[in-house]
Amino acid sequence: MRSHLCGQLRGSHTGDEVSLCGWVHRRRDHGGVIFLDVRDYTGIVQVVYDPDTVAAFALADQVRNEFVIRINGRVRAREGEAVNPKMATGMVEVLGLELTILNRSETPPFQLDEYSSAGEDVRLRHRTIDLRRPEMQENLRLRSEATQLVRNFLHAQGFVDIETPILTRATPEGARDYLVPSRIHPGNFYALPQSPQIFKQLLMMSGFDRYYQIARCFRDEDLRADRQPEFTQIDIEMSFVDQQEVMDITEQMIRKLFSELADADLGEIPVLPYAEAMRLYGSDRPDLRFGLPLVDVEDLMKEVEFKVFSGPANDPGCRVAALRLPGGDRLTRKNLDDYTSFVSIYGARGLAYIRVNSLDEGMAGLQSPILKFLPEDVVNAILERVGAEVNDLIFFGAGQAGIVNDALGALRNRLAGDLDLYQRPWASCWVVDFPMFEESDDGVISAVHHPFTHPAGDLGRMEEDPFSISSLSHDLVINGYEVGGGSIRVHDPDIQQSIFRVLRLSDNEANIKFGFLLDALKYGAPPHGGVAFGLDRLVMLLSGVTAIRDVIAFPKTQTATCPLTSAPDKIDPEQLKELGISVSKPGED
RNA sequence: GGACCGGUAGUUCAGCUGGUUAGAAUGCCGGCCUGUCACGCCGGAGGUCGCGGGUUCGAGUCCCGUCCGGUCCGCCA
Repeated sequence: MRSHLCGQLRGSHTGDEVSLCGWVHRRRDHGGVIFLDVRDYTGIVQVVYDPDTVAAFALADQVRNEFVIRINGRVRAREGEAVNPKMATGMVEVLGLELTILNRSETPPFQLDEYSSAGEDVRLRHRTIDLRRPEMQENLRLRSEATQLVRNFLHAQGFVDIETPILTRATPEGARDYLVPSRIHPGNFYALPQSPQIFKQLLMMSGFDRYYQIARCFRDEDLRADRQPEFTQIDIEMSFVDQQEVMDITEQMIRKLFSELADADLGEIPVLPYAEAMRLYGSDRPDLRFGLPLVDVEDLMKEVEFKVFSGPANDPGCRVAALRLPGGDRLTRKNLDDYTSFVSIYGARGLAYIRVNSLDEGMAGLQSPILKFLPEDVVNAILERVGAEVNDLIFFGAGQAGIVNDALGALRNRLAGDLDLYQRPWASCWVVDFPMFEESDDGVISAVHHPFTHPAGDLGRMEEDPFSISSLSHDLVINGYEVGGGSIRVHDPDIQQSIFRVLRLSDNEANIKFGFLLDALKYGAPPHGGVAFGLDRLVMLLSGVTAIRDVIAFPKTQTATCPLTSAPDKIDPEQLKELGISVSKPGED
């Protein structure tokens, strides 16, 4: 029987007979004495084997790293130099009296100590071993704390945890679906849910009033550092509420999460209209840990000779904006070249700038390749508007509004990271008043959030001028990460059908795809709304890591494979035959 | 679909302008060592330079293709 955990032993245990189990973290063989650092999930303790205990000493000699052992021994205090202040258990050690090798281990493929690192592919291939590392243990245990806190909070607030189907039907809009073939209905497919969205709305219509679920969601899209094909969402829906109530109650939950698990006070979370976020930060998920707002200058550029600026300045679909970087004169030519190629990723043609060497010498105090194209009064007006000071660097973006926003918005984040401009460790905001619809380059209209979002504005004009309509939607942003999003939903079947018409979904198509929802709306649907938070991203922020894979036990690689299990893999033809599926390899028709 | 970075010993990496037998650290194996704690000392083993093709007298190094990992753009209602 195990009597104690390795990391728990303290001076107060001195003299106790203990039995510990764990992994050999390290072995130091001094010939006449052998030290074993033994590790379990609570920490590491040093066990000493002396040649006097002949049998145990002989076994300690055979033991290697990651062997699983049981040790029986006596806790004794360490004296003077022998104390190790770097270890939590460093005041004591265990004099090993017996040793049992519970299991041997081959030499691990990588070292588990904090001084070495392994590539992510190696770590994922040997995930079992990787997860033994204290850092990964902490991340996953923190994740467990987070879900527990969320469950307790929501349960106390009267929310009901209800499971919704994993095998469901494909949705026409949104992300690509993961599909599951049906054996009983050959040629037909289930889809894995991109979110429990429609089901939670149906549950509101069923009168559950408050629902939540910690729900797995699936999207067959390309991956990123903060995106996995399957991810977990804290899914919440409430009846008879307005947008403010949804935001208030979930904000409480998120603030509790951060205060209790990251000792972080998010404070009152400010609300930022979408248009404001785009204007000031070029992004609908602005990182507010630092300033660097964008400043519109198109009105100053309308008349200038320089077509790069005057062109966009006179085009309503374009934007000309400045970004003042205080102390930016320390950037080198190479830095500026790097930033120029950085913004080109987002489609920007170039990155103009003015360096402010002095404010007393007029144009002579400035340094810029574009100065010769701009009249002095325009330059002065720009300097005044952005609040220029000596040693500043002022960047400019001009062109299509989307490109300028993407480019300067990304540059803003990049500068803050490169130059460590963060003024506070945490900054969050709600972004609200998103547009209801957007139009892609090929003229297809789609819902910015999803088609069940309640529109706002002059709804009578929605079908003739959909882009004048905003929505009752809300995203929660923390440190530049979109950690949640939701809305008040449509509960009026007429409005819902009107939205489908804007989306060019015929009544017939709408009925085939969402008939069950439209039907339910007919029989007394309460006003309702909700939100869904990305659990993985929240835990990522709480634990301070930058890769979502580090808070998921068995994640996928960027090509959506699992190096541990080698999924996805080919399927036995017999199995496919049963499903009525024939697969021909590409190029083998 | 696209851009960029990387792939060399179990692991993390170096390897210059193409030129002897491809190195370091760590890990591993053996020996020594009774107070270390990333123990130390001595010795040893360990390589399909991701894969395929090409250029060349000669390729880890250059070129083309391809696979894998990562970051990003597109995409992600």
